[in-house]
Amino acid sequence: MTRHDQDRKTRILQAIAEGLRRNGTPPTVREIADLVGLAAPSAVHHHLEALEADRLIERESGLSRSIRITPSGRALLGLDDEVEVVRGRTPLAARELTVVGQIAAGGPIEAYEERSETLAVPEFMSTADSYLLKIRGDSMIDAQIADGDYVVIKPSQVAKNGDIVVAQVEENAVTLKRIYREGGRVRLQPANEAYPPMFYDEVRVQGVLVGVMRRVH
Amino acid sequence: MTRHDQDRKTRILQAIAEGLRRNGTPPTVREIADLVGLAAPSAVHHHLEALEADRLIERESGLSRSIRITPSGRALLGLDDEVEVVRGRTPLAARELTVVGQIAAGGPIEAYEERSETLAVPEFMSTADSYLLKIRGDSMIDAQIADGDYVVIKPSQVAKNGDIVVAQVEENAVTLKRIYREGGRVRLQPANEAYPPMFYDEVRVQGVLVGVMRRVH
DNA sequence: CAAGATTCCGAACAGCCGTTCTAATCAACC
DNA sequence: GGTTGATTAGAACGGCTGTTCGGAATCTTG
Repeated sequence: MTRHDQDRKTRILQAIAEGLRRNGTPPTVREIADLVGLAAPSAVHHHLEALEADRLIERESGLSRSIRITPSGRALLGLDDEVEVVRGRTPLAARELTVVGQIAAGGPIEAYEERSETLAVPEFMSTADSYLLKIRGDSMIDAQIADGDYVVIKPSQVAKNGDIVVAQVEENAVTLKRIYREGGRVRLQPANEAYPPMFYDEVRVQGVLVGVMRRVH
Repeated sequence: MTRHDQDRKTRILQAIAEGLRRNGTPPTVREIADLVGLAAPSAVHHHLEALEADRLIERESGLSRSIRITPSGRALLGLDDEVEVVRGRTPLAARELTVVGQIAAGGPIEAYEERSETLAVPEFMSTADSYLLKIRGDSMIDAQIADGDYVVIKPSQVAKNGDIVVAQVEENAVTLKRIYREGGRVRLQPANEAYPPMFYDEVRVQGVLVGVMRRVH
């Protein structure tokens, strides 16, 4: 891949973002050609295929104005800050995180899902590689984590005693509990008197809790 | 304007919003026809003209997928936040809110401070005029609101029974409690058995709780 | 029930859109 | 200077899209 191509591709990505911002709708192939100074829609089409292969955009084949910019593409353009520019304010200390699934606080029931929902999360309670889980059940209620809450998880294989962690206890079964090492085994402790602690010889810690968000209806 | 027409028009407006949310791009006339159960694009076209005359949508004549929902249209659908969040078109679905002070969940101790701290708050759990309060005390612990939590408050003078509200009970004294109207007076109910309810002849509701954010250390 | 308005269908048309194919142009390299 | 690969232009296609028009179906009104 040559240097020239790289620039053109970035320029096209910018043009898509610009068209989106201006018209509220993605531009057509020919509109992109106008924006970047290309005469043929086929040339744009060529670059669009490359952009899609790089997972910077997504398209529905044959459908007009179906280009979407992926989170990766948005990150590459660095327009996660665009809101501030438009509104002329200080940067928003937030980042877009993906809700990777629901997790059962009650028992090890559910694992990751295939979803693409994302939410903006304040920077002060997340890191760039954090992800979100939606809580099901009330086994962590005494830790002030309720059913329906979103929890911010920071990926980590290590945890301190007493940390609330996402622990994989079986194949495809993860749960959110406080973790304690006792003797040669591990205790996963719910924060609800109605639920007993669970003991395992070995658990795999996937991440630690760094934040909680709740929407009240 | 007949009743039938009104319903169909609202349904079409919903279909546009739904298409926007699902595909990130406005639907075509024929896609709308499918969504609302019409067989002819001309029928949809007729309603679109009416919607545009009502300033609920805007279009670029002849341009495909150029329908935009105006603020009026969004207000009519009651989805001021949702569409933009989910389709991910806006760079970050967050807004900067000001932490106006600490509020004592334990008792009516503290009022507003002069501070300028701001935090980014996810759009899905806030409105543009919301503000933040930092919780002190544990009187709302059974509502899963802990000491140190940030609560998102939507300014409002009205509240439903059982809502968690910011209530001004004296000059310069506000508190966060559940509110109940009983007979001719008002009960402010902590969510902690260690604290008794408080009764007032009159309280001024300043806002209702719409979100909770917690940073775990 | 009759008349009129509203709403919808079906068809058609012109233009737009994504896509494909071939050929021309360009840059880098041996 | 020739070869190779990437980039673009140009043309063409089939399908999609917005729009228009006439007429049928449905509802409203008196």
